[in-house]
Amino acid sequence: MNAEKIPDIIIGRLPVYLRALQRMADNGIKTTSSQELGEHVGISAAQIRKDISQFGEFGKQGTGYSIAYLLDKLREILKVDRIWDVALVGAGDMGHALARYQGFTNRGFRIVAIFDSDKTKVGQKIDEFVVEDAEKIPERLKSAGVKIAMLTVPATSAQSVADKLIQAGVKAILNYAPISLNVPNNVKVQYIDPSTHLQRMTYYL
Amino acid sequence: MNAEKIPDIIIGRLPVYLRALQRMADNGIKTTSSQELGEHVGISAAQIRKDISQFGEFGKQGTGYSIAYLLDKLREILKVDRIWDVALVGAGDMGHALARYQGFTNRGFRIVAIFDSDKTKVGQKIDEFVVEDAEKIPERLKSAGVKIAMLTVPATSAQSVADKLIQAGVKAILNYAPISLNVPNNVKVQYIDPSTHLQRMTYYL
DNA sequence: TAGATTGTTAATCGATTAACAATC
DNA sequence: TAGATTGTTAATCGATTAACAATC
Repeated sequence: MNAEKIPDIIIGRLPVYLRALQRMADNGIKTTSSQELGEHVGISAAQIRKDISQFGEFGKQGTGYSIAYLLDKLREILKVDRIWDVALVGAGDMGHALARYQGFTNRGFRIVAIFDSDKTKVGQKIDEFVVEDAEKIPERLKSAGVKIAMLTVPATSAQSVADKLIQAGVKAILNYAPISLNVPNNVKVQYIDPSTHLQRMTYYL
Repeated sequence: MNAEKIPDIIIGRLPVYLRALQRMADNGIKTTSSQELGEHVGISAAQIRKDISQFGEFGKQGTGYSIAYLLDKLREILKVDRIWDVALVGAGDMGHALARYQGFTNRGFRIVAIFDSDKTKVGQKIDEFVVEDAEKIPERLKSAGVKIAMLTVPATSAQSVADKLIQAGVKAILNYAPISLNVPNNVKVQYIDPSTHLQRMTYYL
């Protein structure tokens, strides 16, 4: 195990490896190599070996990596060997889609509360959830110790909602609002903005 | 103007600048500096100047950048000074949310068709759209010259649908399915997978 | 003119690749 | 043993930062 600081760019690739390995495991494959994994995820074998070796010696010369073992290790490293409670703020179309999304299960997350500031939405049911008043964010999240939130509110209110989440102890925000958030550097943000992602490809067309 | 190859990493930042500048323009601001823009997007002033200067001299010493002018230039560079037709494949919850998403307008995109392979969904209406049979992808997209698609199908069918899209002439795919796609290198893919994005943050918690 | 800010160069820093000894 | 593949080192490549002359 290595105590040095691991670059963000490596941490960013681990979930991709994890996803590919999970898929191989689901297909009954027991073992893989950096070569094979690299072909699946579109990354060089050398880089995969280098990335993984930051955290220990998880492979065997001659045979590669045990998928089950590497999965365990990656989950441990990424701290998704547990289930994180996630708050969702914004009960619009995107919020609904996330509330119903099946893809959080088995990947370390579960939504525990949905908030909206629109009083006409408060009390509405989304599957088994009841939309709560956004004003209750501080009390609800602090007491529950929720550290992760997903933000699906309009751009105009995203910053103020983010501020409130951070005040409530949230340290990781998955932001669907099309705006850059200003946060202290002990808070992580990931951005999902379909238009921005599309605009990253049109240059090449 | 510079004819050298521009690194992907720079192209990836331009939509973020574009989004921030658009926001400033909406707020009636006429001029900005690399310093100010950098504070908005969390990137150093030096890097912003370097990125922008790859494409020309768009600023003025002493006063910075005209926001309207820089917006024009960035839209031109990214080729979003036009409206791209986009196909959506997968009429589940996420597909519905994207179909109704207002954030494509004014950012260079419009959805022109929605497909699903589930025959019970074919013919259903989503707002003004009618879900079409996925088998019609080749004929519909080729004749319309659609180059961009968004993929919101299950992981199990994502690769085969991607193959079909590519055969139909699609060159850019925004993939919401939680799987790495194998595509020829003249086809671009961007990935949106909420669990993967969340897993990029838990390491730091 | 004085102050501000660009565009660009050179220096630094960091990431990727290639190569191979070690070893399963 | 022979073949395969890791983990790691050194070399290469690329990106970021600092600094400043140019100039609005």
